[in-house]
Amino acid sequence: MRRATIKDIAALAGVSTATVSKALNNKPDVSEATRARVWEAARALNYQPNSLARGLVRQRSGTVGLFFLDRDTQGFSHPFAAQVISGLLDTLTTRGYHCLLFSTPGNPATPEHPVSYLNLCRQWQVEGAVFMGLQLGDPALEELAQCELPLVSIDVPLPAPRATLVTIDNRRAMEEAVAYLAGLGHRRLAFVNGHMRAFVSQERLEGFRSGAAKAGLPVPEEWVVISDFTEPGGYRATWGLLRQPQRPTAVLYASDLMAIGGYRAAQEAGLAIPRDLSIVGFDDIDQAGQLDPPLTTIHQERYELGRSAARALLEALDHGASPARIQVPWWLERRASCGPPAA
Amino acid sequence: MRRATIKDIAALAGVSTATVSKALNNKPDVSEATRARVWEAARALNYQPNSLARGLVRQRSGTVGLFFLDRDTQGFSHPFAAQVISGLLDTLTTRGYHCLLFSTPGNPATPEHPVSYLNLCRQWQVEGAVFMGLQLGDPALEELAQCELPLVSIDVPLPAPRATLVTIDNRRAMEEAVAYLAGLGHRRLAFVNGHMRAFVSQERLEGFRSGAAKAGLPVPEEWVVISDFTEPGGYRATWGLLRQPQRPTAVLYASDLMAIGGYRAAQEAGLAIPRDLSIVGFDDIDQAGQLDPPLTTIHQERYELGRSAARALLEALDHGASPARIQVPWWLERRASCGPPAA
DNA sequence: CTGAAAGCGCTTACAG
DNA sequence: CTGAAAGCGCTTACAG
Repeated sequence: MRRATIKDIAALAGVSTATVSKALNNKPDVSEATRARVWEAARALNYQPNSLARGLVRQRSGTVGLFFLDRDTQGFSHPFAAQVISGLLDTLTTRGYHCLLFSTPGNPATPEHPVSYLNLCRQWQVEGAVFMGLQLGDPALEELAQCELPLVSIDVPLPAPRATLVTIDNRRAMEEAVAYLAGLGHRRLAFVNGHMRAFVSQERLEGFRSGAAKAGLPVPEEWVVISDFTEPGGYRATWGLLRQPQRPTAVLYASDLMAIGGYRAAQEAGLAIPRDLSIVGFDDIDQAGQLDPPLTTIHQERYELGRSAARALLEALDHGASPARIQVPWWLERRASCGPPAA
Repeated sequence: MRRATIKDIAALAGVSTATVSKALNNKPDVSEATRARVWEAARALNYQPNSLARGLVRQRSGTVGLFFLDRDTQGFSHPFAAQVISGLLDTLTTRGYHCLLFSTPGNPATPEHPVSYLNLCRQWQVEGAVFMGLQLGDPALEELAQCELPLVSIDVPLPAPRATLVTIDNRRAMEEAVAYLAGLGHRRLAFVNGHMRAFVSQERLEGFRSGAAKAGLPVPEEWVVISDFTEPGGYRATWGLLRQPQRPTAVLYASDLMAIGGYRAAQEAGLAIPRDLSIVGFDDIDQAGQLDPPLTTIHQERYELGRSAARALLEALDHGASPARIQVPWWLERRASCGPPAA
């Protein structure tokens, strides 16, 4: 059976399509009797408005774009993308927005029309967009600079005029982790950072340095190493640290995955955690608490990250603007991977 | 600046909008010279087609709906929803489809128009839909029965006429796990199942029973317990098993999370794994290999699950039909949580 | 309070 | 090969 349209309703209710539209949208200038007849007809025909047509004429699609980049067959690169999406969806759909989940890698780009984030936004008339997993070097960042849409991005600042950055205070988080280790008596701290295409790596490095400075700890350059957020990367970086003549007594990692690599390296080197080496991670992924010993790490509120992003977008949609940066709660989750340094 | 439309292109290129449309869509009946002029004008105006308008007139939206149900602040209930989404997106966008990610809980439902999965599909004119996390008791299942759209669902059979079930062979997977334990010498096996709103729980139970039968093992009713897929659930269920006068020497779980709960219970009971108790999980989540000892479990190909779902949907979209059930690869990942029973 | 008319941006027979 | 016209399903001034 053909899908019912307002024409069908109009015929059944004996009114014009204009009146149907007004009645269905609960506009004031319709008599109660008419409104009731129209609703009844709509119900009888199992009518569902066509969002495409509505979006076209209203010049408002009622959608926002979700760009979850940096995916692969392992899913999203962010270890907690699922919770972020959950927070986004819950908040956005409560307000009647729907989400187009975009994927860029495999798009059917023609040479004439290379598919870009911005073009996807324009083609689908989204009213705003959320980015996650963007990297600093991404050429799309330039393009985004001239985007008039409200944009929200997680963990990466966007150069766009109407962009909000949602993230935690990476600097203070690292400072607190350093202070915690210093408080345990450590004087020889190393830091295994993520790659530098991630904005958060910059902030975490700053936090590590300023935390060390506040604690009066020296930071030899060979104890600050750049890795890539992955387990193998953390493993290799840790080996590099443990091979050095003067070994650190504690290592901080910019991701839990790298910390897990650190566990593996420590084990192979015959070092016990935390007796011979204290370890601090970052993220508090599900595995963190299951490790042996359970990993001390910076806990991020993933669901809240999504909710905050959605709220920032809604605020920009409603009032034309939202803060340039929003910070989400975090804390140092103290588990058993840290202890005083060996004497 | 206002967004360019085909009208603008027509004016710039000196042709009609009909010709613009044909040229841009690479229809044959346009002269090369005209086509070139039109494309050039489109480029100059930075034209992007309006997908809403196109979908409206073509009566094909170019979108599919993604229903990832059973979410909460922990993200998706499925431990590998992220990879499934990845597989879906990669495959669908390669073919030019875009994905609307629907969330049902928070929808702005009016009493007159309760939002249903089907209504969302109709409102947005999606050409097909993928379901994940649906439960057997969901009232929406009835509604879906009369859905003419191509539907694909992961791990739950849909009563719809054009539905494809994508899942693994849960029955054989459990049989193999049982055979493996029997081969190690176990005679006393227990099974901690997920809740019965999950279709896979039925199949896994069947597999456990038939596997035990094939190995000639008795299955006392008190060693088959229904739980809920969660860690606390597995913990409680395991306690129930360990309290019994006659203890099983091995426990199979319908999820890794429950197996992790089993580890905890075993540890508290002073039982060593696998010396005193062998354990097999299901899913092979990221944590499984990190546990102490690493968990033997049924590995599911998550990304492939998404890709298969997408391919099934595309097939139905292209040819009007796809198989009723598609099975995705799995294997028993043997790690260190199983060994011969204590003598 | 109601409806005729125009129009959102596009595509598609159809006539020339 | 090109374009005038109709129409996808809806909303919105505007006139009555």
